[in-house]
Amino acid sequence: MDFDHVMRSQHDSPSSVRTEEVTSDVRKGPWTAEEDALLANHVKIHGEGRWNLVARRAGLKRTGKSCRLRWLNYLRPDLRRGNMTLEEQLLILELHCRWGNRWSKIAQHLPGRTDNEVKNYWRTRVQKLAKHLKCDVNSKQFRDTMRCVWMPRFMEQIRASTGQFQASAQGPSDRPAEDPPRTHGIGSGYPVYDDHRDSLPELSPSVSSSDSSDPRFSSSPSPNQAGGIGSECFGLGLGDGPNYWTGCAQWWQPGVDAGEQEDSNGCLVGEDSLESLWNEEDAWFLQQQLLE
DNA sequence: AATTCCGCCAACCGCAGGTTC
DNA sequence: TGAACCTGCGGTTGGCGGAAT
Repeated sequence: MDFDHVMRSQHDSPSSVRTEEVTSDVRKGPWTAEEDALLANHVKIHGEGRWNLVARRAGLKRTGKSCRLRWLNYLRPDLRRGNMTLEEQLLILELHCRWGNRWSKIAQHLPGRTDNEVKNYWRTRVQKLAKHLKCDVNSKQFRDTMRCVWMPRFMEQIRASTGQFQASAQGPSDRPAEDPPRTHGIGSGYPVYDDHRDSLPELSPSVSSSDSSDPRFSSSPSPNQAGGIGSECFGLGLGDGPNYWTGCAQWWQPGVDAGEQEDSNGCLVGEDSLESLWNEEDAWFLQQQLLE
């Protein structure tokens, strides 16, 4: 029997339900350590969901909404902390190209990251760069610059840092039989998408992992290459759903500092960032785009 | 040393869609 | 069937800390 059902059958009644925000002394603002402990303890025992009930039963003078947000964005044990890794930044760029401001959907592909984090990253980093380049973050020019300039640079840096891209590009037959499906990684244990395609529209016409010349690993595409600027230069072959991230269960261990974690596992720390990839070439690229 | 500016991020708000009664 | 309520999402804001002046 699930928590929802238990809570409903045991505690709900027409008079006890629907009392959200009836109490006038609803607390707002930063959470205290005591509140965190109350919420975490309650969720640990009873599970997630029914947040209004959680708020009341845990003795919190918070709205259910507030409790849910605090849990999802801060207290969840599987949350990651620290800077975005190169892989994560690359993934955000790619997924945003595909889905736009669907933060929660994008966050689903970044284990341990929240939609709030992804959204904040986008607003503080990516939009800042768009401002630098004096163009709209949603403009075609900016998106093309992301796809055709920054993303190849990210890939190049990832490749340079790990030297494992080639291994990742190997066909399925090169994978050990016990490999979790669809999760061969850029860095050790970090998943990369392959041919298990979802029902989403593709960025590129066809990308198959069995293709040893997988275009997703090609870097620095020239404006004249097939597809060209303005077309979908990159198809990472993104999948949909948690299956793609099973490698991360091994890669990420809760309770360990993110930086240490990544270092010890050979994964990239977030020292390299979008900002570090920006240079005057991008302004030139944009200018060329506008001239076309 | 004091003040101002700016970036980051936690938290709130409003809305939409789903669920319950 | 419709009102009340719940949940989740995306946009926005306010506070804090560090950098710049």
